[in-house]
Amino acid sequence: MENLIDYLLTFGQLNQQQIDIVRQKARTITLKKEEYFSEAGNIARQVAFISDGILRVCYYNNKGDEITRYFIEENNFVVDLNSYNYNIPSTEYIQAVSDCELIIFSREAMADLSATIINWDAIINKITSKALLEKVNRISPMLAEDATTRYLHFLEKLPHLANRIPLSLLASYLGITQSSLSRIRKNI
Amino acid sequence: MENLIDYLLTFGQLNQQQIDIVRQKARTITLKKEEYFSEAGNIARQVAFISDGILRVCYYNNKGDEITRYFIEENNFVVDLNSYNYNIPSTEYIQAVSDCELIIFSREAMADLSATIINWDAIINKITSKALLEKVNRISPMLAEDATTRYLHFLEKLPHLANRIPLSLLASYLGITQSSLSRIRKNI
DNA sequence: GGCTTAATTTGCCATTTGGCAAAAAATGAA
DNA sequence: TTCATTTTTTGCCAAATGGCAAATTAAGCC
Repeated sequence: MENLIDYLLTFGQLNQQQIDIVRQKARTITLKKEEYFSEAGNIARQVAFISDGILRVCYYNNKGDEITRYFIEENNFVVDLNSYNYNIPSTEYIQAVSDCELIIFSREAMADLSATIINWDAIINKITSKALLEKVNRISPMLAEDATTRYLHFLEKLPHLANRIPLSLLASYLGITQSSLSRIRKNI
Repeated sequence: MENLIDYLLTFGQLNQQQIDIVRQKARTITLKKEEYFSEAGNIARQVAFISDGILRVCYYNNKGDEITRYFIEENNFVVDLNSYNYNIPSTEYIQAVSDCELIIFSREAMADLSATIINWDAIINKITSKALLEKVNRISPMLAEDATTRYLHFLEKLPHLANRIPLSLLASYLGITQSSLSRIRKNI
């Protein structure tokens, strides 16, 4: 919980009373590895802060392959924004890659916080656009890179992730097959 | 200008007085094809609404290749958000793909609008997160697709763009070489 | 229209990546 | 420890894409 507060404070000010309100509205849950935080077909109605563990966002393409869009690690918010923002059924899954501990805010909790904490929307908006920008900035260059470069850049940018996620998921995140990734590793 | 107002109104309410303020703060410019709206090294200090034309965001990789990150067409906002939000020098270029007409808001104008229009921040935040989400949603699946699929999906999602941008730019957007794209076209 | 320049297509071959299945290694449970 | 299961590596070959340069086509200009 302290990590969450610290995180929020880097995006804007909150006094002690406001921090207490945030604490009140939060609910903590745990996910076992491979459990889902949200699933395709449902409408997302909660936001989570990851206090421990790694999640991944994934979906299935028309060939039935499971494709990992990205990983989200501790000390970040996770939410199916397409679904949450626009109240539409989700098309993707958010799954625990490792055992996770999450701090949950329901849509109602978020609305209450927005109504009672003057700064709340501003903070959340900063967090949202920062997170989205990071995703764009991370994914976008990968298109122009070959598989080896993608992997090396991944290692560079998220070194702590590499040895915490199975090769198969990493491969699908990098947009290559798992055997290709295995070969790439060997050649390094 | 009417397009801009209409666009804004789809994200929130503005009364006539507020609309007039927006009009006052706006400044219209034109860009000739291949002119830059913003350049690497500079700090972005303005936001633009494209009333006509197409822009692209691009950068140069370490091999000197010019890489198109994405295209932005009329009736969308364009801004170098990495630079504008965090006041850091940009690493990319925003260039007119065709002759363009832009409605410009300086950082100061945006601040004034934020201070005088109660709804302004909410509207801008909705626009921002929608635009960023669209980028993520558009780029992210491409990683898992082969070149032909990428091209077909591009045609599907942005059919009006295909014949307005040169093949070389489109190829770099798709992350393939221009000759590959040419061959792909032939095979369809 | 004719000319110059830029954009696109094509051929040829090298390199990269995929697909599939078997082997090897790692993991976990009894 | 042993066995079963999962994950990763490897071999083999096919398919996709890249690199480069020449040929063709299109576009722009006088």
